[in-house]
Amino acid sequence: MSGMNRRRITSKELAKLAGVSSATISRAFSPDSRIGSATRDRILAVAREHGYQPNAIARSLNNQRSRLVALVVNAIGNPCEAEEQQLLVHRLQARQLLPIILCCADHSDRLQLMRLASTYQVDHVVVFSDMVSMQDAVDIFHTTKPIIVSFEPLENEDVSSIRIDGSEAADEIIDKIVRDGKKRFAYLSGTNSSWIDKLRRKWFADALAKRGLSFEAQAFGDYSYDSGFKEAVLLLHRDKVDAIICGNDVMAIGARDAARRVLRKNTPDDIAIVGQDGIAMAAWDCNDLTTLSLDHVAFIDAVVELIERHDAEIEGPHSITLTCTARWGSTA
Amino acid sequence: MSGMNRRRITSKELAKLAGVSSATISRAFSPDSRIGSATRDRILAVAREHGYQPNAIARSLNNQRSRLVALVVNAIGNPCEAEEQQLLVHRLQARQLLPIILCCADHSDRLQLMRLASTYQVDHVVVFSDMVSMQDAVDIFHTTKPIIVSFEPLENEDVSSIRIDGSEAADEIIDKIVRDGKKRFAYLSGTNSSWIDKLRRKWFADALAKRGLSFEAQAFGDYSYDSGFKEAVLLLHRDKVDAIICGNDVMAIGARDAARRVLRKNTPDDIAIVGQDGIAMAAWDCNDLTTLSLDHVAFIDAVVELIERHDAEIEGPHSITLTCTARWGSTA
DNA sequence: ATGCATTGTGCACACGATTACACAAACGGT
DNA sequence: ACCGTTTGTGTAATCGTGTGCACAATGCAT
Repeated sequence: MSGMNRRRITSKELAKLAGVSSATISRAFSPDSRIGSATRDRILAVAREHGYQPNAIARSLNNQRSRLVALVVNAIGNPCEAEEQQLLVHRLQARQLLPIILCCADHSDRLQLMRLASTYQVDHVVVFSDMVSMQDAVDIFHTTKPIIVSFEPLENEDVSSIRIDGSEAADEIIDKIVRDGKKRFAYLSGTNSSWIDKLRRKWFADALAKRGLSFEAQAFGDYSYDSGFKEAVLLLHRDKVDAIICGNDVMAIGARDAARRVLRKNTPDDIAIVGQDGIAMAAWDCNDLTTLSLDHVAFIDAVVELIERHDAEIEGPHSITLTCTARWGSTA
Repeated sequence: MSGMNRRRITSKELAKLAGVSSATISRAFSPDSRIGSATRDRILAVAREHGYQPNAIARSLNNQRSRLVALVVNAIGNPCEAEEQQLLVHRLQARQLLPIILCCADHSDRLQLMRLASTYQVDHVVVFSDMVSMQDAVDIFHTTKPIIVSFEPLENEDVSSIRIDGSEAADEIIDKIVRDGKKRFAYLSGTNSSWIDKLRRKWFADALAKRGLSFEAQAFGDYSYDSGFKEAVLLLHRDKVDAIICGNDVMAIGARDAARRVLRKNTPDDIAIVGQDGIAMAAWDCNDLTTLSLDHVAFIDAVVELIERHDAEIEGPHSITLTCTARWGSTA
């Protein structure tokens, strides 16, 4: 009870204390097993008294079920993923699943990191990061079937995925900006060339093409405020663009600050700036960003749905498609 | 090799394939064990060919060492903790330790959550959250000697802790604001009453007291932008304060927006606003916040230092104290 | 050639739980 | 009173590794 005892008590020891066998201890902690209710109550009482809890590691070894979930993410701090991570972690915890975070940004060997996690026999893997190739994830977690969350078209693979479609919303946004008289568009990528970045850019490029336009310039940042600021200065000054589509909201805020501070230009009159993700911060009064937004709750609902299907051992790779919406602010 | 095989191969099976005993397989994967280098090379080759990796769950059971670390946090998305979480996760991964995240905000039963994690025999526990009582953490992880990140004085307990002292920096900041002529101070708390909030408030209250002043008003938010915005409107309008010390940076940004938008008052001339944490966002051009800042790198260095001492089984509870610094922006 | 230290490998048990099987006791229906 | 079913518990095997011990083989010094 008190914090005295260092060592954790085992089921066999508790068995001796309660005058039963260790099998009965185990049964006392398994909801639907044949055990007398009097015995169970007594065991639970003794267990509480001695601070006994079944060892999840040993249980996992026997069960072949660890109740661990690997979340492969770029970073924790970055708001664009953070809201989804937060939601998912809550949903997992409610199901008694524990998340193991794998941070891929700045990590020299992402593959080794994933291999390490895979040795822990995780039950599920959710890939948010665009810094790992899906094929690598599938190979490394090949025993874990359920792999997840992709923006890229994962053909013939035995993995479940969530596809995201923002083409319609991108079209709406481009429509508005073009009607406002903007003519020279730039795309500010989040990474040099990840599948998710390519896809997002394509949504807007298609919308432009439909109107006989295309991107006049393209820059590459790293999803950070600073890179948004720096690249926007170049785009505005050197390339004279009057509309910047950014790979995420944080860079868009940086770009807006650059326009305002360095070039003395204001949105949406002088230039248009568009973000992506629809993070909460984008709606703050000081930002008020126009952004291509994804419904985070629906997104995480989909992830949990896939996890549950997998748990229920419903066969075959599943796929869910979500569409983005335009969220209007004062920047475009 | 290819993604075909569903089941993971075991050491005994690999042993048969390599014509050795399973003990030798184990030794091939343990760096300093007596094994012929030829045998080891052959085994590693066969292992690679069949995609074998030792099962970390089984190893943990045998070793009494899981290489898992529980991180008890309020939330993932909130920037105030996120930067530290990010840093720590990287440092852990570099040591081949895997972090399990426990999100306490909005979770009905934090104790049960911690108990769940404790059954996984985590090697270390780091408590960032101020929503759990230290005593609870110590009790639940009594076998683990948690590394506590504590602002509160944890006396006589057998846990390592990191104390944070911001009194000096708070004094500097109050000094500047008072010299600027501000007279009516308010404190905007992050939570109703957590130990961390109490301590932070005390730093500023002491600085005020030293000058014969005290807080004219106090409000309670929830560390979010919206709560900062909403409470600031009340403080400025109802209580006519001209300086607001906020429990974190995000609320400070909300308060600044409220002052500017609703009350048409500007910082630092009309009112002074101070944040706490020193997150990156506070330095963005659009925010430029004056804030009581903690060196995140030094902070995480301290956490890792404690973890290492704990790993090296250096006895006794350790304690490290860090001091905050004032980071000046245009809001105070 | 003998004795001793070193190296490499296998056997068998431990880690802490779950669970199929066996079996005794209790129960209910005729 | 008898038999079949249900209920509760113990025994022992299992999950996949790590490791102490035993033992054979090799190397080295005398």
